[in-house]
Amino acid sequence: MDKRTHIINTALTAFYQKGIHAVGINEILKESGVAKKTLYNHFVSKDELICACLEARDKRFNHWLNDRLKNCDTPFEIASALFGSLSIWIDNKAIELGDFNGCFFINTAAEFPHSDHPIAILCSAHKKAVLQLLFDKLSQTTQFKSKSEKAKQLAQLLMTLKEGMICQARVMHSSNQLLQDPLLLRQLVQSYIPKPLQDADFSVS
Amino acid sequence: MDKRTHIINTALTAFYQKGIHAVGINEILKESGVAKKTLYNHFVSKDELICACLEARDKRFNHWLNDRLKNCDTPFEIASALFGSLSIWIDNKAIELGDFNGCFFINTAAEFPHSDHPIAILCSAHKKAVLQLLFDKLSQTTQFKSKSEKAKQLAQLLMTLKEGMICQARVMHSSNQLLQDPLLLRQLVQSYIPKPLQDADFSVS
DNA sequence: CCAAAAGTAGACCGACTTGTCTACACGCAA
DNA sequence: TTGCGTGTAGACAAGTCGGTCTACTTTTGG
Repeated sequence: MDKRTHIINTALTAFYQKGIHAVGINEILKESGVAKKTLYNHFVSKDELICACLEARDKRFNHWLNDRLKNCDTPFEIASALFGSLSIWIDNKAIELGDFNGCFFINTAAEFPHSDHPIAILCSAHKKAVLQLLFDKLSQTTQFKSKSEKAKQLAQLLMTLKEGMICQARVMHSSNQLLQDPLLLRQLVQSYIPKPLQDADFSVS
Repeated sequence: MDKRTHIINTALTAFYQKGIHAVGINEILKESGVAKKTLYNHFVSKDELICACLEARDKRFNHWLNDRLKNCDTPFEIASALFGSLSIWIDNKAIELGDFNGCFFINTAAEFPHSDHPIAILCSAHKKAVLQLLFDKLSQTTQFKSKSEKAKQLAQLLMTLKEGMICQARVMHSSNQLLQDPLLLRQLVQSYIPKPLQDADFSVS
């Protein structure tokens, strides 16, 4: 494997599991079996390595989520697939994402409070990308075609619930099973869908 | 002021604004104008100081939230007051809580991934206390009297939304204005209230 | 085939970390 | 007065941090 990629993968795993400040360069070197000079040949500093890890994680997570939502055609299906996927991740059944330890971007942002720091900017960008993904998915449904305002609002709500679910699972070690309840989910989604289309959504899903 | 309290207040502000690992003992000493021996006379280690800060923050936050919810008599009022209060906090208008920098407990938990670490346990305990506070409040309403199962579920949902709202505000620098919308909020709350009581809730709030 | 590039191993630097310890000052109570 | 508790000021220990550098080896491409 590419040395650079190997270093990123090793560093990402360590950073995600233990936190950025808790993992030193030397630990990454030992774990990856790479010389210090090699690392600093690929990355000018630890910060740059962190940024590369964030980009790699962003790519991996978005790909995973996009894949999980690819067969969803209604808002309800999207919401259901979203929370189902999160639950799978939390239960350590999403091997692509590694052992669950909360959201890497929320965790990392907590360690870099300055909002104009490159690392904080990448964390923010990831969240915006996920929100955009949800919005795009919802916009493609027949229920939300040319109702982008409503799609935007539901995407925002799903996003907030997603973040909350991940944080709760990380801190309290208990996920919100409620969001797996089809009845509640249907009611949540329903409130955003224009009246004439609600039945259509019901019959399909 | 009590030396010990003074140290805790100084440390708490620094830890909350910059993150735990980013703040050294010496910085706290300089800021508080206290000698190193004095600090180590009150706290055996940095970890113990961190724990004292978490306890102080837990007390302060719970008191603040409890105060903000004290005049709420219906589930809708509780939800409305909750998200309104969070919005005030995020907009830096809750002086008791200091400059908003996300949830101190989520941030801190991100820096201490081992779930059996005393610090992580305190973070988890805080979240459980807040959830309990919401549950108690909801249980006291006429709509949820002796419907503790439903109250539990709504408390759980509100908690998830709260965590999500705080995380989004922290990472994306944009709060979810949606949760301030009375219409949406009413629909959210409504789905948990047993049918015969819904109108009662509506007429009161 | 040979030079350039990219790798390894690890000593080393200065700055920083938590935590200990000495030396000294002040206030209070017996 | 004496002695104790609590405070200050800061040197110091022992270790870690990110990052640089030397010396040497391996890989690779023209």
